[in-house]
Amino acid sequence: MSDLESVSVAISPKEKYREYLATQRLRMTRERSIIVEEVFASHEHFDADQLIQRLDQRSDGKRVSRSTVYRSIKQLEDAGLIRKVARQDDRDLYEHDYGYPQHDHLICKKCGELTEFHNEQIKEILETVAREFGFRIESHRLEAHGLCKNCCRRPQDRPSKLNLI
Amino acid sequence: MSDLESVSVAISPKEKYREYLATQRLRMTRERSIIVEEVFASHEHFDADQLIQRLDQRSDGKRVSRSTVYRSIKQLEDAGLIRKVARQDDRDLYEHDYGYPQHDHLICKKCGELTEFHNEQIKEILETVAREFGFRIESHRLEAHGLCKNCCRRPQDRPSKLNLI
DNA sequence: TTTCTTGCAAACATTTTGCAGGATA
DNA sequence: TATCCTGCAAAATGTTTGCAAGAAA
Repeated sequence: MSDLESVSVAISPKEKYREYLATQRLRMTRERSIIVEEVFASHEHFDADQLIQRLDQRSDGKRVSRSTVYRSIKQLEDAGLIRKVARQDDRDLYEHDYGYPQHDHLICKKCGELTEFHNEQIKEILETVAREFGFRIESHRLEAHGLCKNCCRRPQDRPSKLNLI
Repeated sequence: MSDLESVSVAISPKEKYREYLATQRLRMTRERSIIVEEVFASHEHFDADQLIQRLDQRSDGKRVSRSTVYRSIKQLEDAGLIRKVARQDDRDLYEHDYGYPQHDHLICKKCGELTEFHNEQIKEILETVAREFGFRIESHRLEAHGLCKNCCRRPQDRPSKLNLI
């Protein structure tokens, strides 16, 4: 089960989902239950297709159709349980939002590795900036793109025309 | 004040494009010329479709096909002339990169307004974080989502089902 | 003349939707 | 029972690509 370290979670993701559904007069079905469990069974980032595959590989025969997965992902997003991290290979990538502390990402353009980090100052700076524009921030997304530690170490990748600034 | 940061543009976007094409042994064609001119004719953010429409509306009959626009957008990106800002309505949004200082965006979730801002500290913080992970940053993208000044002023938008957790 | 480009239409990939039968409160 | 939900297949959408004709070097 997922480790509830940094943020104290009052109720499980599934319960939170159920609450959301209730506010919308929607139902907690077998399929939605399977999906929310599968989504929170691992803390990896995922896209729709990966989730569908994970569900297909289940040995318990609890399959869910592609359409339903897409429909549920949207609901989980609306419910604040997951959120889009980035786009990768033309797909939306999601991660857990509920029960997980705010963080941002370093994204390696070569190997695609996602490194999470957290920095309080960024939020503070954003608040200051937003105040100036009368903007009310609800969330933010920060991605730094470049080369991860591993991919930095390959001299043959960089052609000779280095940017000597 | 050292002006090396605030981008002094030596050559025009079109010349810069030509340079890039040369390094790739590609040609500056009539179509590419039209596109780069149109892209830099206004400083608005744009997506592929908007650019195509702008080109279609030209009275001088300088039409360019959809495929060529897509192909050129990719090249302009590779050439460092434009870059993706965000996704909006399932489309990639682009903005000028060449000759324009680094900045980030406040994005209104209601009206879609994009507000640009610049803050030096963010870059510094990112550098510090990256150092810690041995990551080499080449660029970053920061979007704050929420409500712009105008859209903040409408109390009737928020339904009563507030998150009371 | 050789290679690169274009426009077109068809192909693609992801995501959405209409609908009929099935499930839930 | 009155909705709501699902799976399917078809549709929609944004983007890419193969190809034959045309243009640039």
